[in-house]
Amino acid sequence: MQGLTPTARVILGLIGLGARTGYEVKQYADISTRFFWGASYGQIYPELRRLEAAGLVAGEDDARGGVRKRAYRLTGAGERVLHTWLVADAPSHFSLRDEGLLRVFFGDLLSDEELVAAVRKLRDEHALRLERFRAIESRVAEDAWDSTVLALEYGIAFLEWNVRWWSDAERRLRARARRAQRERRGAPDRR
Amino acid sequence: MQGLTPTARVILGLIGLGARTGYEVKQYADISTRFFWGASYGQIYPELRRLEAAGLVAGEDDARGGVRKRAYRLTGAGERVLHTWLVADAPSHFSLRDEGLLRVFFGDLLSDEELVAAVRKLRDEHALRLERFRAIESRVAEDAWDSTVLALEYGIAFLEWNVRWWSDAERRLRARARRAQRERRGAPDRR
DNA sequence: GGCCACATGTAATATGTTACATGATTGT
DNA sequence: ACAATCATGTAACATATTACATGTGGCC
Repeated sequence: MQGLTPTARVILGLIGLGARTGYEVKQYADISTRFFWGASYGQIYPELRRLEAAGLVAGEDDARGGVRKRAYRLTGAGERVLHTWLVADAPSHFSLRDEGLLRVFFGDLLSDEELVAAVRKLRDEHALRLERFRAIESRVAEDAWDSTVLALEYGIAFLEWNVRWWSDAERRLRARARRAQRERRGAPDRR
Repeated sequence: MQGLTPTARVILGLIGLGARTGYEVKQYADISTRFFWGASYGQIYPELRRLEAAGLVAGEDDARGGVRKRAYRLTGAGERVLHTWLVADAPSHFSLRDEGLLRVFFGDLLSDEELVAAVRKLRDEHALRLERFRAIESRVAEDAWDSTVLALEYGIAFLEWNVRWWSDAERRLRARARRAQRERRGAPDRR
């Protein structure tokens, strides 16, 4: 086996931060890394088995009563691999997929009004994501401060910035549309 | 066949904007949508065939000399499907994958210095992406203005914002580390 | 002649989501 | 009794990347 995938590293990291079961990994991820690196059960459970086979985590059956449960912890090797990745200077994977932005990109195929509507929708969707984020933030203790909170702050700041930028873009587009309309009606543009 | 995938729509849209061959679709995508919706040859060529089978694009063999070439254009149905998507109000797919941010999120597993280094790396990587973007921007005519330019402006503004935010985060982290050091050395924190 | 850009395509692989199956425990 | 939550897992499917194979045409 060569390098781990980023998703494997998320799982490793979350166990490092205290998640014990696959279920907990998923829960932690959903309220924390989800925004910038999500993971589904279909990845988590098989990946935990792979990490165990590779000796990076140690799993232990931890049945209480009739509940089947498997608790994992990092091994020494797992900690080393995790730390090596955290300080590595290899280029980081970065990708964005934004369907709303795609719509705006193709805005030349739309009327002025339709384009403005697409921009407003983009802003509204970011505003909705922001609300959900703030709900998570409100559950964080006020004086708590660690890196996970820094990442949360980034998410919130990012969404706020987006709401502002697209609000501004909408304003600019409206002004443009008005100007174009005046030019069509009245005196042609002279420069 | 039910709905198209966003990637199919990118291809449809790029043909709508004037790309004719699979090769051109890839080229256009690489200098425009790549930042928020990339596509590889492995998707483009098979997808073009599917779109043609669905009657959304019409392909025509356009061999000049010995060069095998297939030129596509939107059909009426293709234009309608594209327009319907552009104005649809279904929720838009949005996802971000940022490995650098992931590293920072796990920063509690690092020393102060290592965390600061991770943050600086994140900023530097955004700065590098920004440079590449500005190179694309410089090739755009000054007075050109359309939606694709708006999307480019968004990309640049986004990266600039990131560089600023992470510069500021680094500053805050350094201040925190100094404060913590003072407290360890001198009078203990009292509250 | 050699290199690069143009051009099309596929196979293997990797990655990721969704939906489903299964069952215990806890709270109302 | 019922719903929600805890808990594990897989199969089918969807999506995407990488690497390779193949060949032309233009330029130096």
